[in-house]
Formats: sequence, C-alpha cells, structure tokens
Amino acid sequence: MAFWLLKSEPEVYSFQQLEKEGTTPWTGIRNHQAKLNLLAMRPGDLCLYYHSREGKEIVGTATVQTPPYPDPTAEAGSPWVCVDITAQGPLAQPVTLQQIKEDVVLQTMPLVRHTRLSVMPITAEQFNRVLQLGLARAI
DNA sequence: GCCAACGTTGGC
DNA sequence: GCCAACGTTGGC
Repeated sequence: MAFWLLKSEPEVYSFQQLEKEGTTPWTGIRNHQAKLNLLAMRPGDLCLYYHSREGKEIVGTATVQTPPYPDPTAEAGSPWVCVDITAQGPLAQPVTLQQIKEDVVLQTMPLVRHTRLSVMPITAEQFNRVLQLGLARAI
C-alpha cells in the first residue's frame, strides 16, 4: 500500500465538500509529474488532504477507490488520468504548513520544496506522523 | 497584493 | 532547439 498527499484549494473543492459527496473523481490534473503519481495509485492507498492558499493545512484523509483511468474532463486521446477518491475522515486538529516545516519527519515531504506539485508520494512514517499530530486537540 | 518558482507557448 | 514572454500556482 502506498501513501499520497493531495492538494486542493478549499475555495475550489474542499475536504468538507468531499465528505458531503463521499466519493469524487480526482480530475483536472494537468502536470506530468502529478500524472505519474496518479498512475502509480492503487485502490486502498491512503491520502492526506491538504488545503492550499486558504488554510495551508492538512485537514483529513481519503482513500483511493479505483485504479487510474482516463480523465473524462480531458480531451479524448490526451494522456491525462484520474482516480476516484473517498473521504475517510477529518483530522481532529489540522496539521499546518508551519508544523510541517518544523517537523523533522514531515519537512522532507515534496510539499515543502515543490510547492506547485499537487499529487505527491509520501512515506508511511510521514502519513502516521500527520495522524499522530492530528489527534491532538486544540484548547 | 506581491513575488518566486516553474510550466507552456511561440518567434526565430 | 533556444529562449523570452507569459500564465499559473501558492506562500507570504
């Protein structure tokens, strides 16, 4: 099983929206590196859901439902793909970009250096570290 | 709102 | 095939 981080601008498509819909096709990826990452996804893989710009924090987790398939929002014959993802659950406490930058385990995620990559692989250790930080409740 | 990073486009 | 111009993303 593999672990991923997905980025979305909450004003475009938020984690709350994903929770409401349950499952959604993760379409519209038009970057070749991100596409390669989508192609490596398999059903059952686990994803962290990051809100870029408004938020700048990891807010929840999702699971990959399908293998990669041609993105229906792309021109026929184009190389772009998508997968269906399902909301799993929100973090009790979002993990902020600042926390990520300060954490020895998390600061090596591509999110920090490759700020424009929207689908990126992470390690099991990083996934678990975010869950651990996300369990802490704010006072 | 600004700007850095970076991908894409188009002229040559 | 090079590179300047331009558009987009996303942190600050």
